[in-house]
Amino acid sequence: MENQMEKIVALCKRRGFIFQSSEIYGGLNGFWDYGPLGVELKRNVKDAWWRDMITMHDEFSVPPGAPQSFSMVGLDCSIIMHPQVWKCSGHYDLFHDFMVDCKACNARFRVDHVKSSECPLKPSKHPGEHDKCQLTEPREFNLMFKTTLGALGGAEDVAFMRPETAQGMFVNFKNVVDTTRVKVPFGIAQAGKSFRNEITPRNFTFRSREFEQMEMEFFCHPSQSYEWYKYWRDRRYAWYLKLGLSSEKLQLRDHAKDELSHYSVGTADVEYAFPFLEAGEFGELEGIAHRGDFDLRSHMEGKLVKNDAGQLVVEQGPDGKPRHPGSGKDLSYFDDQTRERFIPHVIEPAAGADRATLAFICEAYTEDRQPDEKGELQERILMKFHPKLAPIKVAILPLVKKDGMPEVGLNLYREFKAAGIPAYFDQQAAIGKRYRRQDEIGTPWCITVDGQTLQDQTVTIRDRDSLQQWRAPVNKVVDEIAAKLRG
RNA sequence: GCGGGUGUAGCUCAGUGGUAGAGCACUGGCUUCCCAAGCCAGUCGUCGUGAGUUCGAUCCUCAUCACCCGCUCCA
Repeated sequence: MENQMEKIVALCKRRGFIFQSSEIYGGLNGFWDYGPLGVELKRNVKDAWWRDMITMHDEFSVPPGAPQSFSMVGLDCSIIMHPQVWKCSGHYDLFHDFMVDCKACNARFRVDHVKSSECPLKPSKHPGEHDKCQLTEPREFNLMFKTTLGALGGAEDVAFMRPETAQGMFVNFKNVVDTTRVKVPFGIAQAGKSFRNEITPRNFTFRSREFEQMEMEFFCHPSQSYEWYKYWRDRRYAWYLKLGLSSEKLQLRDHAKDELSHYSVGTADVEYAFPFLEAGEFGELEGIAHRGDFDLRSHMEGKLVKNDAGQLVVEQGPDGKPRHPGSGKDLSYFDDQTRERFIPHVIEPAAGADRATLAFICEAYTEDRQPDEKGELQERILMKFHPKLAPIKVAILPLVKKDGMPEVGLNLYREFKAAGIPAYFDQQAAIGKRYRRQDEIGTPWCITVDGQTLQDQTVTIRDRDSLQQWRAPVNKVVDEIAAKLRG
């Protein structure tokens, strides 16, 4: 299966889907660039998500499986936010670990966990207590990217590149409620770049240090939150299936209780069996988390921790004051129908745009055997993208470069462009070779102008996966393809 | 971060201590009425990067970067 992944990576490079960042300088670990086809594919993934979340959402009807109708609005917040955001969210403390390595047993321990860890050489002792232990000096691990505000900025002006987009939606909760007339329940959706200093970037774009997220925060009444959690969990899983991931490779996995984050009441992952994983293993595409009122309360009161009784309370510093004070703003919600004031609970479906894109690439990659012009079976590589995701929807190919066929084809190409449908015109090389080129970049349909076109104004449409062809009037094909893309 | 492997044309790879080659691809032309076709012509390389040894390094040595595999990590 490693071989399979190598072929996929090679195709991504060869056809301009994904390049290594800064390749001419030797590359940069954990960073990737999307080429001309890759940018279209990833945009289509993000568009499909945005349309599903925002554009197509009907706030006056009750979607199947939903407890009631609801509103959805979008947001695009800055990547760099007030440093206090990350202190209250818990990222600052969680992402700033001091670690020691033991050179004797190649193990790494958090400094504050050494006394509770077992030495791999002798489990009855702690790391550093065994004769053979060779612990390094504590080293700081900054999992958040640091940057500096202002040209002369010093230590006082440290800021962070966001490690998730979610906080922008919590911080803007009050702005949205005050300015848009939305009522709970409603969701705020945002897609954008996030940054994490992953210790081990690996597996192509799966674990990158700069990546794009598609996140939504759904605010609801505490009494309804579990229903909404189940609704979004099922709906998000179905979204991937609808866009072509196979049910054998996609799973919805509920987290075990001990796996839940400290604030989470329930979490499920949408996971995909990537080719770089062992058989039976799955990689996370999206996490759907029930976050309770943790986030809004954190930004009101300050960073929260769980006390011995299991309740979330503001973490105290040595001086007895909040360790990381919140904004002090009231982020509660007043329901003017029930006259009830409450802090909404949050359901968060958080997806990786690059991971989803990679899953669609892996799923699409197909090798089959098709007869050549002599009838002998030849290997064919094709990308079976869902038409909604395919970077190029249709290729227009004059069968031969004469008798007016290129002119008819070029006119058709321009009609597709005018209709906003990504199209490609190719009159070079033999027809079979051009079909294969399109197969390899996942173009769902090829339209061929042939001798008959000049007689009766019909062209052939060829299906990528089945290789079947049928004729359609040249003045109807744009509509026909447009209809297929809608359907 | 540790251990192992890899790095030569766009791709797949060959090769040698004396400054590089094949197939495919690509470009142009001719031919070609449906699935990687034929003929002709043509383009393409800081041999990952840097340093050392040497009269001379793509080849030997060291360092470094990137990718792959295993371990570790994964809020």
